Amino acid sequence: MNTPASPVRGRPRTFRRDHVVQVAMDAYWREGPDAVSLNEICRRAGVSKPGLYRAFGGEDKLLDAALEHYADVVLAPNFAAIDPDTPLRDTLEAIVASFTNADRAGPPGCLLARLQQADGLGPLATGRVEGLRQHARDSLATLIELAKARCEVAEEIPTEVAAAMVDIECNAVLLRMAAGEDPELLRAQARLAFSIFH
Amino acid sequence: MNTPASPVRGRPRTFRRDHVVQVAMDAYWREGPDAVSLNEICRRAGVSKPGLYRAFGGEDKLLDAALEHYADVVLAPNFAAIDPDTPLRDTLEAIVASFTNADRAGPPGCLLARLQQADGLGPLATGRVEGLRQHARDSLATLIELAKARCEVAEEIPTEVAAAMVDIECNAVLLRMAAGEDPELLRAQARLAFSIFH
DNA sequence: CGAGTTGCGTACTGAAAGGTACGGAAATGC
DNA sequence: GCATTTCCGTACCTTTCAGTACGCAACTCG
Repeated sequence: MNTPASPVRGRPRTFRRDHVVQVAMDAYWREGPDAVSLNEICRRAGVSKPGLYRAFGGEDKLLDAALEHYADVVLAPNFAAIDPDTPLRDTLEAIVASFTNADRAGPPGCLLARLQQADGLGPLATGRVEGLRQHARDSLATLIELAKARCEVAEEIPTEVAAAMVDIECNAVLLRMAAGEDPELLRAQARLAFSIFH
Repeated sequence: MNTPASPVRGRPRTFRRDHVVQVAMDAYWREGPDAVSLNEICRRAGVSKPGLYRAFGGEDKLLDAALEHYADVVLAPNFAAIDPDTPLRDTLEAIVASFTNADRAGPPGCLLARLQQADGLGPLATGRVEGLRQHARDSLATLIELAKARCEVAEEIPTEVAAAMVDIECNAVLLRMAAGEDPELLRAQARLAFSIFH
């Protein structure tokens, strides 16, 4: 995907696209998309604004690229770390523990959770948020189905309701973490909410 | 507090402060404080900007006044409608039903919930948000203590953890309602979360 | 009718937002 | 060296933001 044909002619490129993506992801993650301007991202990345526009094409595209990168380097490993065979409550406990761990890599909270709350995002970012959100709920639904088969979740609870509940609870924890709320209380509160399982 | 000495001298006042407060409350409630500018509020209220500045003194003061009004006309009646003697689950069910009712007065969601998510608010608004938030948690804690006495809540659950859980769940529902999520699913999900009681 | 008092809105300010026109810089090919 | 190709950043645009200077309008008092 990189250096599509190694164009040896012309001035060599010095614009480091991936570096800008990382800076943008960190900024949006840490402060939210409404609180960070393109000018500010240019300043932090040490890049000129036309350069950024040439590489991405606008605010929506940049945010979309940042979110894509976030999905690759943060979300995917998190999902991959889930073992479908461990008890659901332990899995949820581990997830919340990771969310509320102060030594976790990156800023507290979650870029995706922030973007779900923001409005006026632009079509690309909106679409990607919707996709990732749906993917998360589907994954949770699968997990819950498996837990149902192990009798850890009552049969009469609709899977998608349980998935929505876990999703909403996790998002709330992440938003509160980003807002600086007490991690201990958040963890205890989540444990209580998830005590409906098993 | 109004018309402190009825100053009959000079040009009579035409600036309707309470009208502006109502317009501002509605705008902040509906779209969030980051999405509404002072210019926009002036436009909607049919008021000049210097007039607004004379009446309030700045963005922070206006938001604070809007939030105070919200606490008076929305939050207080909601709290007053709670009967401490009805079972906790029924109370929570009724609260969530009200939150997710499409025919409810005012925009969906909650101004206070929005402000808790926003950042860069200004000292006055921040202080009032903190106070209202604390008041909500205290009220919930009282409710839960009463429910404990009626054996509807397990003794080993710390009251403040349960209060935080209910508070966070309610806020999440309100935020999702503001975001346009399916009320039916939100209601079912909340009912599931609150099934830990009794 | 002035003179005094009070309230009001037009028209401005500087800063910052997203976005772009345009000419110079740095390489290859001849 | 010179043309060609490619990329880069200074300097600008328009719009909108929060906030204000200043003069006019509308009333009471004498």
